Amino acid sequence: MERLKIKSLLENSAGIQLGSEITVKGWVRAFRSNRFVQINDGSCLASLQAVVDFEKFDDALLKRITTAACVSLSGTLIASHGAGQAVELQVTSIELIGDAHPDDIQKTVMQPKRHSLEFLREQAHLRFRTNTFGAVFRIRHAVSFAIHKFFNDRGFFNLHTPIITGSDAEGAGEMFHVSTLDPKNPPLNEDGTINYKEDFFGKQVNLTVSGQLEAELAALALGQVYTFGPTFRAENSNTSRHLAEFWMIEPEVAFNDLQDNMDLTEAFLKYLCSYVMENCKEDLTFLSERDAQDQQQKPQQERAEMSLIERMKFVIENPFKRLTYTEAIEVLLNSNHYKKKKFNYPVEWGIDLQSEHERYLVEKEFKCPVILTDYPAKIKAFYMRMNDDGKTVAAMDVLFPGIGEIVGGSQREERYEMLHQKCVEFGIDPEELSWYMETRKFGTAPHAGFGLGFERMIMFVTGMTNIRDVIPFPRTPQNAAF
RNA sequence: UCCUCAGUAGCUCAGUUGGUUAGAGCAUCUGACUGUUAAUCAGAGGGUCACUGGUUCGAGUCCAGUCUGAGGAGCCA
Repeated sequence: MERLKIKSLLENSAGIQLGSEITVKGWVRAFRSNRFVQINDGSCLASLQAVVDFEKFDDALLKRITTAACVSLSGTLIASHGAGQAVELQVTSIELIGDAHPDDIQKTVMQPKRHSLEFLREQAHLRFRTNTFGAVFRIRHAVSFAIHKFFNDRGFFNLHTPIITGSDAEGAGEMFHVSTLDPKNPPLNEDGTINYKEDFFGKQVNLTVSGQLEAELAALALGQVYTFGPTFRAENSNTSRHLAEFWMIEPEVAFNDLQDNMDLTEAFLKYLCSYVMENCKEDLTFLSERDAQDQQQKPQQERAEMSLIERMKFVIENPFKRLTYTEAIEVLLNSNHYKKKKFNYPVEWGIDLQSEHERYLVEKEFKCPVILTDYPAKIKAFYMRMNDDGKTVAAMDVLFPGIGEIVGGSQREERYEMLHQKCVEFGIDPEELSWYMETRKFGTAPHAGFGLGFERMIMFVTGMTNIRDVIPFPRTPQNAAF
């Protein structure tokens, strides 16, 4: 008998008639009354109810139908006698594919009860079996697919930028070194430093912190490209928003200025939310209810005003608030919050905005996604385009409620002399970046791009509040288990 | 890396001013029941109270250090 996916049975998308003989394979979620097997195959959130006439099966076999066991069930698809589901499987044959012993189950997250996310994280290899993580990772896939679809539909080319990189001048954080040298006995130079000329690549190399510079080169030939790959930061960050290994999307578009860049970002983020709303209804509804229950546990002041689904609708339906850094500083200085001295950090033009300032703007002042632009040149990266005022650069940060910075981008400095000058000012050797600088000599063009933290986006569309719960195998300081 | 809080059964937690044998719910096991929906009912087993040291007649409880986790901060996506 052909195996059918539970999703297709419950949605009736395969056109299976009641009375048909079918087979399903999956994992047991619950076995109630020695009669009802709740079986889930991961194709969707919901499980199929399979009804076993226990008098017709061997007791020893029924004993092995335990939570988490893997079974193949064959029988007749019938209209359900019970109230909780439309159809159920009247079982005529049971094959036990993989046992799960109760003694072992007891120690894992698969025991049939609620668990804390912290406990589930300790068994990241098993948490896929839970409703919450099943929903999160199905949605993660959907967003990943939607990203490729969005760009493909607009004529972008997906670019695979290197994971091992020789450039150490990007200034995007601490890097992981990659080497095949013996750490106990490396070849040394005369001055005692390590001689990387004998290393695999003949020079010191690292894991990439960004594919942007490489993407710029491609954009100045292919027109519009995007990267979607792993990114590594060796920062000792212990927060719910940082990973040492994460995935980033970096579009780069020739002839775009900062306004175009903002328009693209806003359309992109709205598209991703819409895609999840339309294609992940069941999982999203489950997570929204889960989020609502979590909110009720919190003190009233800390509760989100909107549900997960409402928050996504809000992002889709409302324009993002756009203002310059300079305007944002004025808003902060004029706020009652500032006048009552509730900020812990000072507010003045030239400072880098603190989390508390960003949160105030997004969550208190505007209550919607905010795009801040035109930051002081000193606090942003060397490659961002200098504005005519000589003080600010064409940078933009997109801030989301509850998440903080979800996108960082800019119009790039396309003028060779200006870029060279910025390199010097930032203490970067232009020679090191000659491969990057050269594009500005051969038909340079205005261009712009941004980076979206994939996991931060997944946090927003799933309502999960710790980034370690939206990536299958999180890598954080002191943790690379699994 | 810094600040705050926490660590008691497989899990989530309670445990009074330091005082006899450390409790509950869920989970597991045994039995009963059988159209259940986190099934229900009865019973049972299950503990190095994170670790190390200290104070005390006596420490889950007080003190110090260490480890682990969470929340916040910095860095950023």
